[in-house]
This record gives sequence, structure tokens and C-alpha cells, in this order.
Amino acid sequence: MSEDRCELLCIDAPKAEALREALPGEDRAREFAERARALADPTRYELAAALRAGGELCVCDMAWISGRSQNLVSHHMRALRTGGLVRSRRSGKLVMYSMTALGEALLGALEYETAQSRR
Amino acid sequence: MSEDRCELLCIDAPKAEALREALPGEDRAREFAERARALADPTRYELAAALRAGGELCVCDMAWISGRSQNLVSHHMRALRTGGLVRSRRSGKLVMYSMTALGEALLGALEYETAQSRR
DNA sequence: ACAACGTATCAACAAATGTTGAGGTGAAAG
DNA sequence: CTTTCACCTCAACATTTGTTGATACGTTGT
Repeated sequence: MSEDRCELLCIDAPKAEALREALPGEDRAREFAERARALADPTRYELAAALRAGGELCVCDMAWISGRSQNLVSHHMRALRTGGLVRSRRSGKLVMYSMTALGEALLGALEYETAQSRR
Repeated sequence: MSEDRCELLCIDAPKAEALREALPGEDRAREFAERARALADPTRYELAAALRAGGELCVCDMAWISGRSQNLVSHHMRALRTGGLVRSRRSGKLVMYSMTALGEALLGALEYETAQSRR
């Protein structure tokens, strides 16, 4: 990171200091960014949307529904699971996935209606 | 995309068909994924969090607060703006950024308390 | 024990992304 | 007009990420 900033702050220094102090920690930023990254891919968003609509689905069904390969779905579900948007449960040979409350909240916020939000 | 799926569906075929039909379109999936990608980087999440706390900030202030270079901040603000999470306004030499309602909603959902959401 | 099935993991590759430095706008001050 | 200042854009690089094919794991049934 270089040091080419403006010489004087545009806002008052105390406020700037306060904002600097209130910054989320590095680990906290990474955790939240990971949550966002879980839905940052069209394929993963599609899988998450299908899972929300289906309630609880196995990998094979999601592969069929989304038209993707089984290992790719598994790979993406792992990312969703790591982000805490999805939980998995073993049922015989199948592994059933379902959304967590965090996943539902994130999906809902993502689909925020942008009609009057631009202004 | 290959075709190595399980031979039989685990759920009933009509439900699978319905879920397949209810899938978000490709463009819709890309738009939502772009919104999520806007916060999928720790640096961008940090900048968004600072902006929410500060109300309205110029690039130079955000660079000082976050300790990043000015051009890097500008680059990330563009991503946030493209995703619709942030709006910009010119004020003399300065460009002031502020959060949109979508940005607030996404940040809020990201910071969902995960205490009882894992189950 | 073995085979079959669903799922997870691994290596490998192309594509996208974050970061940096240099240069280019646009607006205000001298 | 020229300079200055804040901001944006561009090329270039290292790193990460999405996708694929092959392979390994775990469970069920024979």
C-alpha cells in the first residue's frame, strides 16, 4: 500500500480518527467478505436460490436442476457451507443441504428491490 | 458442464421440474452475484463499513481512514458503485460517496449474528 | 468380501481479480 | 493560461478462483 493520499483531510480530524478506530478488525473483515464471496458467483447464487426454493436437496438433485456437473456442485456447496450460508446432513448415501438463517438473510438482502434505492 | 449426474432423482420429478423452471435467469443471477461480489473482498467490506459509519466521505478521507492508497480506494469504490451499493456526488474537486439502501441492507445481512443460525 | 452408488477431494488449466505505479481528467486557485 | 489538487483510468504483475476430469471416500446392498 503506497502513501499517496491528500495532504489535508476533507472532514475534521477527530471524526476521521474515530472512523479509523471503528474499522472492523482484519479477521472480522475477512469473515464477512467470505460470507459475501459465497454468493459472489452466478453459479453459487443459482444453487442457493434453488436450495431456498427446494427446502432441502441432495447434491445430485441440485446438479440435475442446475444442469451442472456433480463435482462442481459439491465444490460450490462447500464454499456456501464454509461461509455459513448452508448446512449439510448425511442421510444414507445422500448428503442433504439446506439454508441457514444467515443464508436466507443474505439471499433476501441481495434481491433488494433497487427501484427507489439508487437515490 | 459434463453429464455425470446420478441416474435417478432423489426427490420427485415434478418438484425437480418446478425448481428447474423457477431458477433465476442467467442475467438475473449475474446481477445478484455482482452485488455480492461488491462486498466479497475484505478491503471493500472495510471501505463500505467506514462509509456507513461516516455517512458521506470523499476518496481521500477513505484512503486515510483505511490506510490504503488513493487509486486503490477509487478502484474499489467503482466496484461498489457498479453493484449499486454506493452512490457518488461531485462537490467541487471532491467526489463524495454514500451508501444506498441496498448497500445498507447488504451490510446489515452480512453481519447477521450467527449464534443460533448454524442449526 | 465385493460391487454400486452418491459424494468429496485432487491436480491442472484458463479466466478473473486485487494491487501497484504511471499517466490522464476535471475543477478550482494563482 | 498555468498550476495545483482530488480523482479516475490504464497497463502489468502476482494471486486467486471457477471449471473439468480423474480419483478416493463412505454408505448400502448383494
